[in-house]
Amino acid sequence: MDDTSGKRLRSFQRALPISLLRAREASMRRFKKHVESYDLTLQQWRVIRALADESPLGSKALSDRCVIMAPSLSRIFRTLKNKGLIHAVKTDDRRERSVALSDNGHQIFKEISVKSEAIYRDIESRFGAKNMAELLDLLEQLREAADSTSET
Amino acid sequence: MDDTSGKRLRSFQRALPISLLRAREASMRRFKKHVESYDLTLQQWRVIRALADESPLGSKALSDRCVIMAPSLSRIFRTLKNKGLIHAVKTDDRRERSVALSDNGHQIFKEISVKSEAIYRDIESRFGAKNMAELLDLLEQLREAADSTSET
DNA sequence: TATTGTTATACTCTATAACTATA
DNA sequence: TATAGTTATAGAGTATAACAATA
Repeated sequence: MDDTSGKRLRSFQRALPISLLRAREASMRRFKKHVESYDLTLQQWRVIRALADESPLGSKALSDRCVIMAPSLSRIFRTLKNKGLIHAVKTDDRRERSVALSDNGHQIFKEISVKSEAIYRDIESRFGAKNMAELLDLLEQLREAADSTSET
Repeated sequence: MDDTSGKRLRSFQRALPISLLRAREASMRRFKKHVESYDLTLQQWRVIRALADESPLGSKALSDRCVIMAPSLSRIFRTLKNKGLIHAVKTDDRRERSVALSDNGHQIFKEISVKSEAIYRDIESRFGAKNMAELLDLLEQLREAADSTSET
């Protein structure tokens, strides 16, 4: 990008929300293509990742972790069940309708993860491992700071 | 957030795309409510901000800066024109249909900016000014790193 | 021929409200 | 009464392709 317009441009480009959006957009581009080549949306993939990390999980936990609204999750559950990637799991609280990864779900998670990790490491190698660790720390702190203000 | 599940949880929560998404979601919450109270969507607001920074701009420049697809921009132009916030501007290249902020557009930009800046400073005061500057730098570097890989 | 932008289309996501079932 | 989740619905965004006008 050229920077001929100088300061005026900078004030917009350095705004926090747009910076987060553009960084995300740039870093997601390759992940997105990769995941979509498996006929999964990014949101579906986030749900699969979260479940690979911890299963079973209910709608509410997944909604928080994946930043997906409950109605969207209902649809995603239906889709992933139809694909045989997740299945219902009974829990003590019978209001909850928790789900867990199926064997097929675990398999596709592993399959997609291979290239996904490679893409990540490629970005990290250009960005710098130290920078990456620092960025992830700052993002977590930012989230806490922003959450604490919105509670008032 | 509790961290009882430890390492397994961490691997998902520390993933770059989800970290960017959650940080953005948390830091945007209050901006969003504020902007929407003026009957503007966040995308419309991004266009207004970009035009307040530099006018006139064509569809392509705005698409890059605001991370909005061209067809969405066409619709946003129509909406903002109907609201009297932007107007068409003729340029040398007659393919371009550049737009600029109207007087009303400048006024609403200033009006919204007051509280928007206050929200920003509130978040910054909790997050730390040094952290904020560091984060913005890292986000820019990340974007460059990710862009350079996707060009291959 | 390539580029800028609009329109058409199909799909997905957001966000709210109304509802069911369970606690 | 409160909570977990589904369904319905309206609006907005994503993404691609087809198109018009201009370079």
